[in-house]
Amino acid sequence: MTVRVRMAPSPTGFLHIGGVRTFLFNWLYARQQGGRNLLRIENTDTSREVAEAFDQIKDSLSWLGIEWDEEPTFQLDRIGDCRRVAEQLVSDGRAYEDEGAIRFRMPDEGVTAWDDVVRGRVEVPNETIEDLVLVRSDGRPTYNFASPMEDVWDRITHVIRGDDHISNTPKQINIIRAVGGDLPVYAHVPNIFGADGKKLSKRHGAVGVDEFRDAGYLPEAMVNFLALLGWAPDGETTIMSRDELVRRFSLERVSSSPAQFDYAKLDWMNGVYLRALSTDAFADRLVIWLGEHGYEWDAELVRRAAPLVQEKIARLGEFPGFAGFLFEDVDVSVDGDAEVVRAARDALADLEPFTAESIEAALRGVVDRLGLKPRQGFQPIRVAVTGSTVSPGLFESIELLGRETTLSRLASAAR
RNA sequence: GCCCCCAUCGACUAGCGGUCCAGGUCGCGGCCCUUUCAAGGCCGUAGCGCGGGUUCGAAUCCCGCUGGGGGCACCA
Repeated sequence: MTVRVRMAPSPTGFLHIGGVRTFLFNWLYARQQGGRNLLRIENTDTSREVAEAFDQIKDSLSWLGIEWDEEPTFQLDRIGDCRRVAEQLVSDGRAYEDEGAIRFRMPDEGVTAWDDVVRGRVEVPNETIEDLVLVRSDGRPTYNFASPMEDVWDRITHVIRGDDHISNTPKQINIIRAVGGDLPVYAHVPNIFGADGKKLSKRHGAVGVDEFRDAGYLPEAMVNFLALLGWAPDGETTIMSRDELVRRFSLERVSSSPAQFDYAKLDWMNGVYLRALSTDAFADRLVIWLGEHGYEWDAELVRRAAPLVQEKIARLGEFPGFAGFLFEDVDVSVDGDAEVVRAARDALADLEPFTAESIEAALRGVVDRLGLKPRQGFQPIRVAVTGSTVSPGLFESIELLGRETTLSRLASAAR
């Protein structure tokens, strides 16, 4: 039996990072087992929002490399099938009409139980399960009817979803049994919390996949980080390639307690991935990111600047703030430190060649002559040239900036 | 209110009765390197929620408490 799992977002908006983590687990499991991962949209109407959300969902998943293996399906398309099944259940005496709706007759005695891959055995007394509405009086099936039916029709073998569905599971199991379907294996993974221990939401920071993308996180870093939220292959390994994740993932090792989303650790991990890139690959990512975010900066200069910042930023989105002085004017003055800035200008005015190496020698000479410590001497120059006390390497920056711009900035800052 | 679930450093976790006076990673602190910021190196900080059992022995098993979470819809 080949493994078949599914990702079932509702098209209500952007893809939430917590939900994506669950989808990632589905994908990892499917890939590892040589199975298939389906995308099913749990919609109940055809509004334009649905179409837009659907596109957004696909974009986000694609960006992360979470693939789906068959044509996406829509719950809406199977409303008719659901209704037919409901009517059949009525004639079988398993369901009944109730004020225009169709209700499923839940068993009154005993327990409904399953062996949850992450929770262990879960048992629910049937007396606590109310008769469930299958089809509303307006003819639309409810989620708790449509979802298990689709699992049956799609021959889903493993339902990997958020643990907020645990209480739905006994209902769905009873429905599947009533229609004679095969029960899937259930794996309920815990939700992700924000730093305050509450369900991750907007006020904790970024939660939509798009927001992380816009901030300049790498998809491979996101995947690595997400995989480690509630799962670990052992106690040591933290950086893992996509292939290694696929190879080592196991549902049994998914933790049953919820994890907090740690933005600081994500930043660290993204930095690790950024630094691991070759300088060319890093430059490619920078150019693409800048292009996608409205920066019309000279790509060649971006590429030359890339090596200067690769070790210094944790997110691509930090590049403009960090190296923007190479592309845009700066306007600062260095009141108390005009002397060293003027001297620097003089030293660089006719310097040949105008390279980082010679620039360094020249500026060190200036600083020495004035009897300044490197730190004292270089900082005003840095501010004059880059407009900031924090920047990439001074000498390399000056080389990239070029003599003309450098001289004019030094002059105007010392004025 | 009623059900159900969860509980190891600030965070993510390893641990599945002795090899743990609890290990790794992030964070945090210190030192080194250093033109800033990073990166890197070294050192350090900090935890088994509480109380009872079981056992020769418990972070590991059981019970209670506390704390947190989720569910109880003609929402998904």
